[in-house]
Amino acid sequence: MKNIPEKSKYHHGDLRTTLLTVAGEMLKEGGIEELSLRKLAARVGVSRTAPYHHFKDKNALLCGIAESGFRQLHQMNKSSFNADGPSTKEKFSSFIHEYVNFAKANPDLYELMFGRTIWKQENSTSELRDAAYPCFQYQVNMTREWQQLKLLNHSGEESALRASQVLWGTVHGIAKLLIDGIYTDV
Amino acid sequence: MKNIPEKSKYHHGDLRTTLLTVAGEMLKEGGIEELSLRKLAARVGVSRTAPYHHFKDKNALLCGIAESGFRQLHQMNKSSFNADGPSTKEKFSSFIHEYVNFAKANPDLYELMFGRTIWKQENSTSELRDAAYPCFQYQVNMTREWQQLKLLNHSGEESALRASQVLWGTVHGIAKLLIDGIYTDV
DNA sequence: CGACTAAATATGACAGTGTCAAGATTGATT
DNA sequence: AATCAATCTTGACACTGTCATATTTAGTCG
Repeated sequence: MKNIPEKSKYHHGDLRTTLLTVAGEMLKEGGIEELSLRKLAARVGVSRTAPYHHFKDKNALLCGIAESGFRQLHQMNKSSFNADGPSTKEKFSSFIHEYVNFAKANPDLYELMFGRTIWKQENSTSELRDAAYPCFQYQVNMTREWQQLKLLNHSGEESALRASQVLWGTVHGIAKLLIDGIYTDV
Repeated sequence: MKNIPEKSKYHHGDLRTTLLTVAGEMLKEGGIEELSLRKLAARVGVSRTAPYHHFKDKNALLCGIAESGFRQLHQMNKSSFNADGPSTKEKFSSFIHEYVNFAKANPDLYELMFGRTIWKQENSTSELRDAAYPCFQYQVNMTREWQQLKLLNHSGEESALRASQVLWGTVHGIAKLLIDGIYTDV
């Protein structure tokens, strides 16, 4: 019966996931610059340094958030691609729409997931990579199928990886331009 | 004879441009998180709050840096598009290469120029917009020509703006994936 | 030339941040 | 029951952006 967390206990019990959840909320509310470890700790009701026993860094926390984002995106792609009803063409179209909608619905999360902060240098956690790379790979696999079904302009010598890079680049670029509010004003 | 700036003067004389230049250098060296107003001021040899008489904010400084980035990019596009030697097709190809190379050569500047930091909400300065929008518009114009010359898949009812968005999205997306080091490892 | 004003710079201060070191509390294991 | 490691807290430090206030200088006008 550990479901009901009794209040006022020294050991929080499930601090790590709570931190991730609340941090995700704060990210959604005020963007990444509104997300500080101290505010997060205060909001969770714990001292400023308590998070350091669950995340080495602020960077590690950010990686954790992005990690769950990638799992979410991966899951979305899988269930969309494996749906029974719609045709392959419809599924291709819905992949694009769902992807852009995901970015539009969680702009700061998306920015975090694909931004420089986390990926540059040696910042990325191995756990993050373990969540992200399969997600990337899955998109390559989907692209391969779409290629084989002649749904994409397949000039023959293009590898699935290459085509996926271009396809993903397009969707990613459009999503980002949308998110950053550059599209609307031009 | 104001070319030789004499040392040890209270008034720097050209602090604003110096700040922009040095900030650009720091951005190139250590990325955006290494760029603080205090370090910048120290490096220029001026007090911490001196920059505040030339830039309202740190945000305004960042906008200023991005501003010159856009002018640079715009200039690059113009001279490439108006070149006399190469064919239109070659110029189209070189536009893409130059764009991606620009991003690869100045990753942090590129991130700043197109990132959320500057564009979201009301963060963007009007001067930034005055530098950026013509740059965007020029890409739309280039795309229009490429469309008319049947260089792009022109299905007829697509507007130049629309095509430009997709084209730019692709290039932007690929550039960003490259910059963030996601391409290489997949 | 001298006085005055406005621009440019400096100093001090404050709240906020990430993070480390050292101590306090608890749950689990033996 | 005793011990130990995990977990949490408090204190401290350097660093950040930014404001209020004082100081210095450049330019202007008489």
